[in-house]
Amino acid sequence: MSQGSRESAQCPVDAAVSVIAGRWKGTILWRLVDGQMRTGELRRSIPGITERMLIRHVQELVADGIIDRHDAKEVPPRVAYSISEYGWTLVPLVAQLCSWGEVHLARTAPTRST
Amino acid sequence: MSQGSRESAQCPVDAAVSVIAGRWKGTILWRLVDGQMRTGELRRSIPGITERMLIRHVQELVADGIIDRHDAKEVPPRVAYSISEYGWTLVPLVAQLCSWGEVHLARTAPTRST
DNA sequence: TCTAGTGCTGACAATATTGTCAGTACTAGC
DNA sequence: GCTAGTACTGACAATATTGTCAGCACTAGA
Repeated sequence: MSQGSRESAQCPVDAAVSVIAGRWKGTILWRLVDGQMRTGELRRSIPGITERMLIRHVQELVADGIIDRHDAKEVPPRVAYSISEYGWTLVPLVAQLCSWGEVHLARTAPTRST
Repeated sequence: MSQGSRESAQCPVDAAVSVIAGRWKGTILWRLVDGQMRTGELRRSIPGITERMLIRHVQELVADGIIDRHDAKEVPPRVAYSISEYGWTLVPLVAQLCSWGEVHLARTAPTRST
């Protein structure tokens, strides 16, 4: 087996985590929960992300079947992404991770200011 | 902000994911759900992991407050790890990730042989 | 013609994570 | 003394992930 790959998951937990473990994947998914978005729209809605990174991550999410790519096949290009039917089975989990993450952030961040 | 750090989470999802996003963290956590385990015991129960990697990951999990370290302060050393009270708030989520991961693996793995 | 916009790719550098190997302090057994 | 075992650290190499930059094909507008 390849050594540094996330493919060789010991238990299914790792398989699930690897799907959402990219630097911006959680954020991208979270944006798309509100509905379909075009590439540039998505990019502008996520401060700090570059177009390159966005595209790399959406492509991985598409490859994993989590989101769908809608290409109008027009010129200039007009592409939108949305959470797939399969992806929606993951969204409740992401939502729970979000709640837990909020608690965790509050726990980690000490007495920040005030 | 530091560029390559997972600390600068855009949304709490990333904060939660980063806690369990290590190569073996999901597996380690999953082992500990059954109860407290000693270091070597844990290592032997996870095929493929090296002692170095195990220790790095348990230390991170301890730092995140997910697991507790019990040191008998004996010689030779006698250390055990267990899921902390706070860690148990994460376990239900990990369990769900596990279920989803099973489905995902079944979906990904095509008609594997036979 | 020049510029700006669309979504995307390739090449590469910077950084992060992981794997590998040796070594630590101490005891037990031979 | 030598070996094996405990849990762990430091240094480094291999690999993976991210970030940065240039460029593609094409059209609209000035």
